[in-house]
Amino acid sequence: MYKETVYSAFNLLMHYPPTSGAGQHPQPQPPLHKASQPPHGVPQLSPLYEHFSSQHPAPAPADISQKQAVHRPLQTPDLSGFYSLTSGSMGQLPPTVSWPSPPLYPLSPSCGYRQHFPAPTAAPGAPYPRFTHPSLMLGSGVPGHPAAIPHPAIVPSSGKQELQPYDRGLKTQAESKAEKEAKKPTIKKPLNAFMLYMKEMRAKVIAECTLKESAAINQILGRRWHALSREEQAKYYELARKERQLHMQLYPGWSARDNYGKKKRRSREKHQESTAGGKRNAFGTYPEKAAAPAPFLPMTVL
DNA sequence: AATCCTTTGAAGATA
DNA sequence: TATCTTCAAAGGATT
Repeated sequence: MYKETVYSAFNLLMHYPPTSGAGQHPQPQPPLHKASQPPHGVPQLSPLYEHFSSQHPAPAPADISQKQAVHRPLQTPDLSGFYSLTSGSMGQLPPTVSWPSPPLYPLSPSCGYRQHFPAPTAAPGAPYPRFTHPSLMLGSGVPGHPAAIPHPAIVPSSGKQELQPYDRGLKTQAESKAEKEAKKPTIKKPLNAFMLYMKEMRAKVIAECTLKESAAINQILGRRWHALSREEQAKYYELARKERQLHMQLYPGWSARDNYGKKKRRSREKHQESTAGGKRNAFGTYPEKAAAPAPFLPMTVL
């Protein structure tokens, strides 16, 4: 029963053709998964995923149209123009533009600052690193089912907002409600294309660059992301689209609003100060911050 | 222990 | 509608 539910959710999602409409899907659509070895760097879906999508025929499209009537239409970027992926921060820049600033973390050439990233040099025939994002694998659970393996988007509440014992007697109805809310497991946002890419490539970057600090690794990954061809990026956008669809199926009532403002920021004023001048540039960084000189460290340190 | 740092993209909030 | 803000992951650094 549980399995069937999970499988059908997978099946449902995996067989939906991209919704029609301009700017919703890169054209031509790259084949998402093939039985034979994909080239290095191409995400691969789990065998279970492939198995169940082959076992179960595509559902009637009527179901999804109902879903999409409820939810905001998906917004997979149009990849027809390399830098017009979204209407957001990346838009309208020519692909030849150089990076606006040196990284805050000094990077060795092999780790990619202003470098071209060649295909990774794995030995021929070496096993391709499988795409392992857990929510695209069988671990996804069904909320409310006792035997369900929790979907990775669900994390138990930390209970941080729980009242101290001496407060308990004074709890109002609103407080009880807040406590109840706090105890509810948090459903996290589905991962976007870049997050999926990061998850996939992080280990490789750590191995190549012998770095551990996530902020530095993320800088490298951000630059590698820009260095990807649009076809390569399209694979991750497609995976992200499926992530969102799966998330939508598993948590129909969920909205990003549910988690909005839940993470505490140390101080918004400080953040705004550090980003004075306000708007993020096309690279998602803040002009003042980006202009700051990078601290020098000899390459040998890396 | 909690938050920051750093990245991009999606989506909510606000002007 | 355009712009700004928050949050997804990660783990060492900082508070």
